[in-house]
Amino acid sequence: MDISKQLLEQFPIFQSLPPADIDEAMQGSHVRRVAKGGSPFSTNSPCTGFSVLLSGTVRVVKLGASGREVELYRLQPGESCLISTSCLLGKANYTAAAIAQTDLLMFTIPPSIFKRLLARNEAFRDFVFSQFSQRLADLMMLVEAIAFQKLDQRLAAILLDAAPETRGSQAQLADRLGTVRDIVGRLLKNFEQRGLVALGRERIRVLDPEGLKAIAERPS
Amino acid sequence: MDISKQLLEQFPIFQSLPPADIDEAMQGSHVRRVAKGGSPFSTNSPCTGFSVLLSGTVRVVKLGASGREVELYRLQPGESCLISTSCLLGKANYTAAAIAQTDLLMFTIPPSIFKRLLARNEAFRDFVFSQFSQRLADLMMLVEAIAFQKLDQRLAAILLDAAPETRGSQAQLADRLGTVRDIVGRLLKNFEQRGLVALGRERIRVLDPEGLKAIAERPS
DNA sequence: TATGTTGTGCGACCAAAGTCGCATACAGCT
DNA sequence: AGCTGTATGCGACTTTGGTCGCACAACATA
Repeated sequence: MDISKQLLEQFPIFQSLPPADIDEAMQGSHVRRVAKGGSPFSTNSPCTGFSVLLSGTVRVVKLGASGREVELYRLQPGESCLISTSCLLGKANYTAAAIAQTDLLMFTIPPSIFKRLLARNEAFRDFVFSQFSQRLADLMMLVEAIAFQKLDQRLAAILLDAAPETRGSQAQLADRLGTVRDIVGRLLKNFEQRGLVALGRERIRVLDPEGLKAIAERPS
Repeated sequence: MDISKQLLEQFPIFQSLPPADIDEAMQGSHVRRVAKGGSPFSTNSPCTGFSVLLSGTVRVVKLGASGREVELYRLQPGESCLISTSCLLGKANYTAAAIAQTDLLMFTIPPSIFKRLLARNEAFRDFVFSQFSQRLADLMMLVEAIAFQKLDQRLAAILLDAAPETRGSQAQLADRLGTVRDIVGRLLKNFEQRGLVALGRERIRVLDPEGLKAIAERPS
């Protein structure tokens, strides 16, 4: 099959593995497709193995009461979802949900092979650790943002991140921020009146990046 | 020296290492004392190695503008601070601060030996991974708490956790929660009026655990 | 066209949290 | 006792975020 080639080409991690290890990683592993909106790691059937995202974007969110949610972090191609992995190793079982924001292509290595790779290959170990580090850093920054920043600052940061244009409903933005649509709408209206953005249906264009940046980085 | 004995007795992780690996861990490693209030991992001199806490408690906090702070998680004896470790492996550099809440005794393994142990010993790998998992879980729960719970709920949970008595100033509690003393004082006064706690100087006694639990777990 | 569904706009109102200023209480020290 | 630094109490005020209710616009489908 062509998958090993695709892996090799796209992801530096696998490039540094010796051929024998690559062959091993292929054995028993499989590629899965997940449709947009589906959940790549269902909470009730955990521990399917070590998964690497080949294409698409995964949102990892925490669900709260009354249908609210916060986005913990996002997974991009080449990254791994450690929520499922760490219940292979640590016995922690998380209650976070993963949601496919687009159609996904995932590559999954079964636990036994994962453990063997971990034992034998330093590059692979480094990759896994760096993924852990990245998630820790993401979450720390998120805590900081939620604890110390106002919603308008966080919203401005998101808009800048997706500049020059953000697509999606205001309700989706609210979910990322852990708030409700009303608030996002209110804040966006404020931004629009100040000439910072232009609003359309499922579409926000950034008109004044500097102005938004001033908001996002404002002290206090 | 007596340290290896102490390690063996107190910490299951080291019990499962073969003697050869224990000897190796001892080489080049050292024990450090850190006074209460000191910082076991200074932000400007990172990467001293892999550290395990032998005794004491470490608060890992995120500092925000205007002197505010939030507590990200706590380290207890037998746990490891991955903030310093993960910059050995991943290249992430965090901006979180570690503060010794009591006098500390720490055991530090230099990077080279840490990497070798990681390569050779599965039990050690599992330990390191479980630490990562634990921190991830801690942070996820924290995000959930900050995003969805009211301050009175989080405060009640902290008091219950330290039941039957919490020692320390209200300002310290405020730092744990990421708020200011005024708010904590107000909430505690409310609890006192409802007969849930008894307040004293640097001292809060829980009178009605069930009542507090009802607050901590209240929906919405 | 008719009919839902989904996204958005807005206004009024409420509650939680943060801010400010100052008064008071306690502990340690000289 | 008197001084000093820290911990606490308390009241008034502002801001932010959340809630509710409803109207309207865009899009899809029948």
